[in-house]
Amino acid sequence: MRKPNMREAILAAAEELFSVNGFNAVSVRDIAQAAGANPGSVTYHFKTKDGLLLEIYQRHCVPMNLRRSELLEAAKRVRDPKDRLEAIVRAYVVPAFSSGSDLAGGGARFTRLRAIMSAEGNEVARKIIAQTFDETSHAFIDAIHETLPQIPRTEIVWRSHFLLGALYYTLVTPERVSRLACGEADGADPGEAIEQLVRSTVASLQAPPLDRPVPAGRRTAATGRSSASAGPA
Amino acid sequence: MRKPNMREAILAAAEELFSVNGFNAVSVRDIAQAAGANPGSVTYHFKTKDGLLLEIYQRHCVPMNLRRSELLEAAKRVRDPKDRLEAIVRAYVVPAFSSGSDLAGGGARFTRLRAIMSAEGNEVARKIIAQTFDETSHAFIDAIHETLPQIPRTEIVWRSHFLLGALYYTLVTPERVSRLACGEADGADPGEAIEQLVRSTVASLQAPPLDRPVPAGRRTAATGRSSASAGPA
DNA sequence: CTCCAATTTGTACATATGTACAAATGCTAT
DNA sequence: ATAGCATTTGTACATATGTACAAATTGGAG
Repeated sequence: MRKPNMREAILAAAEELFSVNGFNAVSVRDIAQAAGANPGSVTYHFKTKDGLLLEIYQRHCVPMNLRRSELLEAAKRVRDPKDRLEAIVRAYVVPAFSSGSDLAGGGARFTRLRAIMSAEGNEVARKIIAQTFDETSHAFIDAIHETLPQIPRTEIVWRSHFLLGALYYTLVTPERVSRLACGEADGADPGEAIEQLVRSTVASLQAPPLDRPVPAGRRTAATGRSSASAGPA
Repeated sequence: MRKPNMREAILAAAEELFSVNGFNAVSVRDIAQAAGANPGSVTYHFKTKDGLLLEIYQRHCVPMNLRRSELLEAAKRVRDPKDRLEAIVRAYVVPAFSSGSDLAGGGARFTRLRAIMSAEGNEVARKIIAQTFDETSHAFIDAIHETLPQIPRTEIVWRSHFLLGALYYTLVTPERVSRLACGEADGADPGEAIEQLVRSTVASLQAPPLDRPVPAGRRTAATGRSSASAGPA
């Protein structure tokens, strides 16, 4: 046995490749080669390619959710409601950007993986996400809601959803920010991304709620004359 | 010739399939079958699978950017700066949710396609995006910046980036909102998504800028004691 | 050392995939 | 009607892919 633990090497290689290229674009042979293993070894340890992805998720989910709970509980203990809101958002965002080997935090690599899987509509990922992440999401949403009781829960859900989308997109295309900022910002710098995301999200969460129910035929100065062709279905 | 325009049918089928399953998971044969065509027909009209994707993008880009410019110019004419900001954001968001056949608006289908391509890191898409969409993005960023001169341009870039991420994520996983809201919100309803996104983004854009330059070792009440293991790389 | 279980390797196979190309077909102008 | 062209069809091929499986290898217990 050359590698002390080939199983781990395969998992790491697969996680890296999946998180960069997606599930479909990566072959079992690609993974084996990256891990310095034989294709048959992958079958031996994980039976199928789906099984490999499943194992990657299961490897992360439990410690990650434990860690998130810890961070959330700590954030909830912050006294000043304004600070508490920011602390909660930070507890949600920071672990998602943590560097590679941090298994408990989730880490940027695994977060990027989840982003791509959700875009690809991967079935294996979809199942695990729904049964493992939603409870954590609910806990965060509840905590946020407690600091902003005047905002309907539905709106908190929307804005948290937007936060996750922004987070995913930032991890998936970090070079885009640098490009649009003409080099004045680095989308790949986790520190800056975190601060921008936290600031932006806190402000978004504090926005006054919409007047509900929303009427169907709404008009604004900008879209009023053009809504016939551009209006929602 | 059974179909009046088989080329169009193939384009439509490919666009639909790509926007749901991504580029890699869809085969030329899948597309041909969905279009009621022969696989060879795809090769005949578009030479390669990449060529087909390229054509889908080119089909949309010009009319879409024209439309976006129109909407942006109209929004910029709104006098009250507060209303103008919302109008600009709306001009950016509304066309992205417009129903299927609206070629000029871009449409939800094509936006979803772009979202998946960016997640998959598709090369063909990356090239076109950089050369076609960035100019439009700059125009929107500039327009927003003019209504918020006190915010550094870099921050506007970040927050617009988050807007796009939120928009993409909402289009890619609309069922997630419904699930987390326990049925009290419908993520697939473009009307509600648009209003939530606009409200959220306007608030985010108006947030006061960060104090820059950001110091490396930052501490907050929430993450101070835990940042050792969860801090950014 | 010897045996054994766990692992790794090499190979094979059935299928899927992108693309090429010649033959067949349908449409239009004359 | 017919020639000429664009399109469609059917098929073929080289390669890539997921998975299975038998043989080889390894490392440790007796």
